[in-house]
Amino acid sequence: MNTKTRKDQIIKISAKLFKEKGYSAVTMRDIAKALDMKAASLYNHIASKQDILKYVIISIAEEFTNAMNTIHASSESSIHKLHQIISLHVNIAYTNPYEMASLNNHWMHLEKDVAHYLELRDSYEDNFRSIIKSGIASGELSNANSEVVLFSILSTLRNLYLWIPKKEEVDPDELSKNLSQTLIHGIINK
Amino acid sequence: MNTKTRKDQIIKISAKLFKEKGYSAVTMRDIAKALDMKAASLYNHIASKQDILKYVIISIAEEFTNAMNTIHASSESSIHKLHQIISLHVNIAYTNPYEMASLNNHWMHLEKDVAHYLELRDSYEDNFRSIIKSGIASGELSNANSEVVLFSILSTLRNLYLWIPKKEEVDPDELSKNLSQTLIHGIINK
DNA sequence: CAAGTAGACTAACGGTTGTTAGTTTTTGTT
DNA sequence: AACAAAAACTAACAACCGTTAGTCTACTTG
Repeated sequence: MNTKTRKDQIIKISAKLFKEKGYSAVTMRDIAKALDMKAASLYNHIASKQDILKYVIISIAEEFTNAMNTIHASSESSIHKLHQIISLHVNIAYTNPYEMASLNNHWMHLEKDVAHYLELRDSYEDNFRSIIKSGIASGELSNANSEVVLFSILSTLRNLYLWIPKKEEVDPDELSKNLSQTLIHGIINK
Repeated sequence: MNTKTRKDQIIKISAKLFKEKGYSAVTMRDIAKALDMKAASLYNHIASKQDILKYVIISIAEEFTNAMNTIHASSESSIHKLHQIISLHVNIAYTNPYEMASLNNHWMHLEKDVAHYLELRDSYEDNFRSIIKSGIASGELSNANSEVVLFSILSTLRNLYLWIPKKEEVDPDELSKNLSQTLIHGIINK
């Protein structure tokens, strides 16, 4: 019971295959073969292929949204909240690089659950935008275009899953520090 | 003789569909239907589905690599080169948002041509990395982790295709300026 | 106007897809 | 050892896939 259930194994290996080939290109027979079983046997553990994708995506989306709610509600400075958001993304990307690919790129195949996903994503982005705007209003952040700031930070953080598996020697805390330095203070020498 | 050939139309509409659903989820019948024709007729203009993807991806990949070669070879400052790279991405993302999706996310389905794609991408990234390292060595850029700097700028620029179609009111030059400000000077108020 | 051709069509192919039905094997509990 | 439940299996389905073959039609060109 402690070790992974078969259902967990199916979800984990599916996320990996989805990242490599995309959701539609992965067949139930591909998933089964990766677990040394037959495709029909998968249905003793999951309801459908879409059901697998739902498990891969929604749990992580909820994790992001919940963490962002906590960060947004705190009374820390905007800069400190940005540091927390960066650490959040780094840590999730370290532990779930394959799932991040589906979260970013395969959510449109959720069909029935795509509305739920979009709610979670919009809520996340609204809180993020609110933190940036508060920082600008309070004078912590420079008076830049808040949408451009939101977009550029979010783009970087959402792509970490592509980069982290290639640089395993770096530890999460150091990466978070480097990212905070680059994203918040810029790259120019002053 | 019209400006756009039928082949161009097929490639353009395919890129749009690939962005919306992913390469594998788009069928030849989908592409044909979007052009109000039958799937078999597509083969009067293209050799295969993979052939369409090749046209979508390789032309843009070569455009990026060629432009980067020119920028890298110039004798401008590193900061100026970064501005040029940002403008390059903004302009291509404005004119080819759908193709950018395949370039970023569907290249693994190129099969026979994936090696060519990876050569182009590696060449592009090597030149980009070289520009950043030169800027650090010359003191133009702060002494940050060059891989983190490369990754964060590139992530932002590669994701522009997702963001630009939603904000059509902004013009490319202003977006380039805002992005340069955010990416190079950071967001903190000094 | 004749003829060639580019580009559309219908029909169909062999293979693959997600999924179901029915059956056998393995596992855990008494 | 007996037995129920969990989880594997084989076989097959209807639908869909990329692609080919063969045909028809409309336009260009001599």
